[in-house]
Amino acid sequence: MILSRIEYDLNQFKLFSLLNEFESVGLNEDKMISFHKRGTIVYREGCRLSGFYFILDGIVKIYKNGLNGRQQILNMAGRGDIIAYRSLLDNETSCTSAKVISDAALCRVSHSFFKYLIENNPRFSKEIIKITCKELGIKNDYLVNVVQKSVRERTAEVLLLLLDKFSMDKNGVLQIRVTREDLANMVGTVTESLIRVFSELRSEGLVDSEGRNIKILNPSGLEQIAKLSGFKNRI
Amino acid sequence: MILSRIEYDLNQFKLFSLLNEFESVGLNEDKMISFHKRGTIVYREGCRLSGFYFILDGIVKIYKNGLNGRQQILNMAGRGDIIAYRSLLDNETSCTSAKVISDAALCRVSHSFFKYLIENNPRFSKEIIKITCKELGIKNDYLVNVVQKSVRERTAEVLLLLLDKFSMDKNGVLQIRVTREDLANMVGTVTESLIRVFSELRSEGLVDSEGRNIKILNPSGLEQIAKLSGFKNRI
DNA sequence: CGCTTAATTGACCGCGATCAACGCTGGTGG
DNA sequence: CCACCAGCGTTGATCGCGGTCAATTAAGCG
Repeated sequence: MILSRIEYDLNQFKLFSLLNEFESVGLNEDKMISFHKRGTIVYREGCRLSGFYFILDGIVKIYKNGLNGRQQILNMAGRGDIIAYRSLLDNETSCTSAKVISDAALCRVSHSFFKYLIENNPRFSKEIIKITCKELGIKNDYLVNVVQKSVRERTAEVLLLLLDKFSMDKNGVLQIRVTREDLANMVGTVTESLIRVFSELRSEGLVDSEGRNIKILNPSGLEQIAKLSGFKNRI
Repeated sequence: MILSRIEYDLNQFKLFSLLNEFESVGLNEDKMISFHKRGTIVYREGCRLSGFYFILDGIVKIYKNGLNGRQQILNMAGRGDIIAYRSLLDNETSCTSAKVISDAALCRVSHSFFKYLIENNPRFSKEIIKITCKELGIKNDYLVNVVQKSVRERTAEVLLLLLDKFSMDKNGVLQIRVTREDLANMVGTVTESLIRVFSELRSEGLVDSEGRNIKILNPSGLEQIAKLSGFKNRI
């Protein structure tokens, strides 16, 4: 971890644009910006955290370790996302781990300053509530997906989620590089099954891969698989 | 739905005890208390809601309908829980349905009064953030469970969750009556599989059933089966 | 260029979903 | 209060998805 002397303009981010001048000064004193290389662990399950992190740049994988060594990825957090805010208010230990997937710049805000903002800035509180509520909705959807959909359907859906969040370049290459194992852990399956499904999708001309880059060739085709194949099983 | 003329003392509930006198008066004017018989639908997926509900008494099932007709139960909400608050802030339509499982008394608070509280009472906001964050943690845990554990393990876990939330009488009878189908939809499986596992647990002397009542005979035995990891891993 | 880690493919098998048939029960009306 | 019957509970048979194990190939990386 390398501390930074570069000044980031935090105001460009919605959450911090809600602070008044006095609060902005306080934030500037409180905040700590750091850079993390790919592969770095930001925090581990069970740690006691003294603040939350705001992602200025890069991608951070949020996950839980299961019993059998398999890990479940709960979120691929990117620019503008906040992580580790969940265990702040009740001072619990972290129930997830966070690992850097793509070199990241993080802004740490202390527990106490977060509390100060919650208690003094209703617009900030409101935004935090919005964020947590939105995430709750996503989690609910995901829960139903995992229970009721097949690996093939979920894989198509995860690829679309990644496309939506990280977009692709002009050649269709997803702007996030993930291993097959991480893809599998997002989908909620094992690497081998993910690979089989991915090869299937490739042979159908929906996706492609060059080295570790993933290409999305036919988003609407993936959408059909993610949503409509539920009907297939009924016919 | 029957409107009530009975006065409930809302102050006994943590969330409302945070209001000052002026806000309490406002709440009294805004709130609408109603009674719902078992089987009633409180709201449906896709509805636009104009407020949230606070459960004064009874049990309400929160669920989503999947593609194949199977529904996934996301929560059995009881006394003191709030429901439908999720879609309040961004004015989205509801992404879940709510059905009364055990005759219920609900207190509806309007969208606008909720907003007023968020904007004026930091302690209220803070409590809402606490609640949403806690629920997020539960959802995360549940997600990993569903993906990584067997139906048998999840069944044991769901029974323990019900025991924890609704407790049992002196004979070990769970103070919530659920059909096998609802149990299955909590676990995330089909009725037949749930029944097979339940019979198995009964033959092992861990649980029993009399009519629609469920008896928990050996909680620690269930814990072993559920492989409750959270604590173990931290030691 | 060697070495570690990731990706891929094949064989196998068990869990759990599905379909079907039947017993049970509690809530409702007569 | 009792009879009825729709909905709930239970069991059996079957089958395919997806997890596990094993072995080989490809790809990063110092």
